[in-house]
Amino acid sequence: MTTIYDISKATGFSPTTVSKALNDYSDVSEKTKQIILKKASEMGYIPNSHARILITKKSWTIGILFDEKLNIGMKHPYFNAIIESFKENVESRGYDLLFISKDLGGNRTTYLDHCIIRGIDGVIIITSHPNNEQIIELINSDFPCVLIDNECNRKSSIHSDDVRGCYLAVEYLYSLGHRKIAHIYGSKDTFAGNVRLNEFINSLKKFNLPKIDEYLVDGGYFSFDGGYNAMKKLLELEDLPTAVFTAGDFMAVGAISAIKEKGLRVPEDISIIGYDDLDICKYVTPRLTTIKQNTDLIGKNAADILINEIDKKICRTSMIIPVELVVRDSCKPIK
Amino acid sequence: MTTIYDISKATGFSPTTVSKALNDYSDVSEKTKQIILKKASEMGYIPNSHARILITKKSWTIGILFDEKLNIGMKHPYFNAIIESFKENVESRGYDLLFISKDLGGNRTTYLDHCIIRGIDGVIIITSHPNNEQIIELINSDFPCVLIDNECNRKSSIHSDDVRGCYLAVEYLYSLGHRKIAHIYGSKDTFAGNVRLNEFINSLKKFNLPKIDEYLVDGGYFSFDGGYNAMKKLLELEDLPTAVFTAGDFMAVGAISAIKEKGLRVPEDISIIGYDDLDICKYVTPRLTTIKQNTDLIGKNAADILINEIDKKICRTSMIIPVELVVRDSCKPIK
DNA sequence: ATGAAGCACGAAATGGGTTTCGAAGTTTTA
DNA sequence: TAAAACTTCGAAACCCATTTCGTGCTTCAT
Repeated sequence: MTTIYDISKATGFSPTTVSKALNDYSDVSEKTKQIILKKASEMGYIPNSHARILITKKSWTIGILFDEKLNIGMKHPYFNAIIESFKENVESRGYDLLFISKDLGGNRTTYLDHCIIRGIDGVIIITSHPNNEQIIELINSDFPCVLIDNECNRKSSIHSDDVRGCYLAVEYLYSLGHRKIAHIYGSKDTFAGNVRLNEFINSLKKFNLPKIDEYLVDGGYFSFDGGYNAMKKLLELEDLPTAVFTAGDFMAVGAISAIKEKGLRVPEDISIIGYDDLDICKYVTPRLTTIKQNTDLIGKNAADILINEIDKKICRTSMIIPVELVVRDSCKPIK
Repeated sequence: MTTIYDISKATGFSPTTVSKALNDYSDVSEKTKQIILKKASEMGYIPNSHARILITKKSWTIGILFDEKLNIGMKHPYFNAIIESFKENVESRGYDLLFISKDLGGNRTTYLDHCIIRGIDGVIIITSHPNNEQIIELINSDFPCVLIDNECNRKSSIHSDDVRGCYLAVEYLYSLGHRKIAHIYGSKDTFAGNVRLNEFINSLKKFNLPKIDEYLVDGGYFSFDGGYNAMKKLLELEDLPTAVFTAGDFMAVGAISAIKEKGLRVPEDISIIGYDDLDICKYVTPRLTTIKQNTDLIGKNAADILINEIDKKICRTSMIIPVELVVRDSCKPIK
């Protein structure tokens, strides 16, 4: 490995001057710069980031703390879309992305310790269970953070406009003539599950629809099976709903499967509307009508927020991203 | 930030002894160790990994070089499954995962430079186009690498048993009575596309089936659209195939869509068999019969291979992972 | 001619650890 | 009781880059 000392010896200039030339300082003559740069290139000089980070305190690394309940990790199609967008944006601004896990070098460390040990500049927190002790510790620290799909008065956060999303779903079903609308909600210990359940109920009110407790079913952690099982419960009811709004697309697909299994049809007998707009919506039969969360924008803005915070330009930001209704084939006017 | 020098002052022992106590050296008395460890914990000491890496040359970081043609990055359901499995396994062994992008701190760097600058211990290469100049540079270096879904005589590699996978697909279709079997292949400038095309042809021979050139269609980079367009070409043929083997599940779903659009049915009119066993197979209609690639095993073994190489236990490994036929609803005996 | 200003460069401190080797002090052995 | 063998500890070198501050030299204005 070539170091600035090697270049120093080779050119006769001091390591100081070499460093300055490499960093384009103005107090090095153009001639000297050229000599040093040429020699550095000849010798295949590559800077050692750890030495630099040690003294500059800036690692050009952003941590990604990702922990979700389904235990499918990167396979999660909603979160990985956000991560992809975040990654692209953060990389284009010169940062590298490092996964923050709990163990490092075999020793037990907390998330916060891990961030400090690695000297990362900031961290994006993507988690469905923000009540985790270690995450709370991180949020309460003064480490630059941005929370995805959560709210918190100590840290920056970004999430979709679920108020409007739920309203759009109910409005659409209402406009198709549906009055008996059920909701398969995401687990109440997730932020999204909670908010969407509340906003579903609020939206019902706006259309003067009654809140019927049996039409509110827990679909767990947004999984296919959760939606399937929840739908089965709904199908046992005497008075079936004519439409079901699920808090996530996977649950919607599961619900459709339960409905088909019962011998009913979607959307002829029951309309289904999902939430997320995962790729899968286009491939299932019927193609799923849903509320689209703009993962590109969420990821991009999360990057902006975090980097602004790292650069001390902005202290804290709360951002809400628009959603939209995507009409496909899983909803139909009531007969 | 507490340093070993702070602990040194607070306890009266030299920084050397503090460092040794923290690292459990045997030439520090038990009593001294206890005093130092206690004080370190009191003072909230957290080691600085950059200082340590600078001298030990071991960063406990593994790079992930991920570059695929569809430009969907982490959203790619096959690659992200491998990454997830790889991630879990390297993390459990104390390594952190860092994405290797091309730009670092705003300066243009190659993949290899990036790896060296960051001082990572090894890198996993997941790419659909291994002929990229920068990737070749990396492969030709002596940096510890493991290639996913590729083969190379200079570096370790791991991929599925495509020879058997293609045979299984053809055998299954043959056993259902199909004799006119088409293949939608993945782009020839991908490893998987190439191998599967060749092995499809080889498998035909094994069953004494003729190779018909019109039945071999390029499906591009394994996308839905690629499969859709390729299938459209097949459907223009006078003598339609009774079964189609696609080199990837996405292409299979696209193909099904084209068949339906034409007014034909799957599997009644045309049987379709995919490759990969993505989650989506379970959710499309008809549920997709496919060849399952074991992403868990690929990721896990890639981790083992790479870490063994980093630890200098093994120089180079080529590994092939078994595949299996997963029968669902998209194939049917010929009428 | 002289003091001031500007330019080009380098010595040395800094960041936070690890590791080698030597030196005391203590215990064991002959 | 002297020599040998352990224990326990620390000085100092090292890893590789950055940055402050000072120095010598040249150029300019007076």
